Amino acid sequence: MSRPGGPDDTNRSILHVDMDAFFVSVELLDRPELRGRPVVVGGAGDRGVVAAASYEARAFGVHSAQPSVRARRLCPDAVFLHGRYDRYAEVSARVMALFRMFTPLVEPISLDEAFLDVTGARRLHGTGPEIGARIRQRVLDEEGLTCSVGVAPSKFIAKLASESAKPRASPEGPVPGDGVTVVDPDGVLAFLHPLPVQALWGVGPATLARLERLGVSTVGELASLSVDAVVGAVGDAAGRHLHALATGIDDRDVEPDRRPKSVGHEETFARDLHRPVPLEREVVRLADSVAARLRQHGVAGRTIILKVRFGDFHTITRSSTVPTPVDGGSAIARAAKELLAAIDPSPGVRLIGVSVSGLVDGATRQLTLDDAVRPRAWDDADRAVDEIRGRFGADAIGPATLAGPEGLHRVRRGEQQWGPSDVDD
DNA sequence: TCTGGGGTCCTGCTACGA
DNA sequence: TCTGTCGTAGCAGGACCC
Repeated sequence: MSRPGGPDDTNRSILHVDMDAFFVSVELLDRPELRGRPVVVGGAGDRGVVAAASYEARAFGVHSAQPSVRARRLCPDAVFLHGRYDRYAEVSARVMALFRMFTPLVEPISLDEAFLDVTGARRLHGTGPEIGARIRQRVLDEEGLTCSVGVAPSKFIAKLASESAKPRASPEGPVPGDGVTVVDPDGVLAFLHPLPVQALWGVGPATLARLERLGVSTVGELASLSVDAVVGAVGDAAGRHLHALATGIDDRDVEPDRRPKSVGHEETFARDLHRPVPLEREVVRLADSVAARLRQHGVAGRTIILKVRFGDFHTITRSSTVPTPVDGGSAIARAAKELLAAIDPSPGVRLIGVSVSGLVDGATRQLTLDDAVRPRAWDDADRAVDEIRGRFGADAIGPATLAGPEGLHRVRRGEQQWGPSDVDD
């Protein structure tokens, strides 16, 4: 039996809403004098990358994930701004709340995009395209921001549709897009098959190279192959998935309640570190920050993962699984430091990361033998730390090993989101 | 071109117990 | 008792996404 909005409902109406140049657009709200100029948000240091570029900057070839050094070379007149993750998160939360006025089935993908299943909302709010247009107007009226909307029977096609609705950069300035692109169920294959195969979600450089060896360059060519041929080229799971997408099949539901499966922090240093002691301090700092976020989410995890990237970009991960889930900075740091002790940093470490996976609900965390001996002492301390930070700020308190003459400095989410700051503003 | 940070998912391998 | 097989967990790395 088909339920409205379920994956077997061929008449589903899925929206993909994508904010246009989101980080840059938020900055322009706060600094309108920069409108019309090439603006880049991201890490400004030698090892930073571009997080977002205005359409004026894109006309020079600047794009996200590009090294900032190259972006600066391509567009020397661009205004470079440090990202302000907290500010973007604040605006994003209001935009997502606006989406939820149309349907409770909102699945945020990142700060600047989301899937909405409006199948059940059509009677109340109008057709999918009408809802898309109303959302665009309200985001503009209430937040002063533009967004692009794709409307289709599946998530994947809606995503591609919103992409085709976006503004384009040109040397003469931004060229407005359609704003809303609609792909009807009977128009899916005609829309999909002429697209380059890289348009498929899951086709990156490695998979593209394998598909090209099969003589495949468009989605239609991929669809004409047998499933077995695609599986033979790219592996079982990816092969089946890509072949289904290429034939227009995407049954995935919009999932409003996705929970994190891992929580981590990583940091690239302005200069490589070669000695264990400063690396240990960094590990403690990252572990403290990860622990605070775990508690914020109300989760704890069993697997602690240490990631080390050397100067030559060779990257290794080492992990260990503890008997019971942890959410305390000291327990995570202890495990991560043990993993670090087995690694020789002398060639030079460029990046270090700590993450925790195997997450369970924090409330269901089991008692450990340690807890029995020292009843919840660390838990109490962690909760107290959270409370103090909540009242006096993130740097008010932290692990003793991090206290230096300049005081505490804890890594906060977004503080170094796009690379180390080794240059001044 | 000289490559951030936060994630997810998949694959291949090994170890281990039934 | 020994050996082979199977399922599962853990681990490491790769690919991909925004």
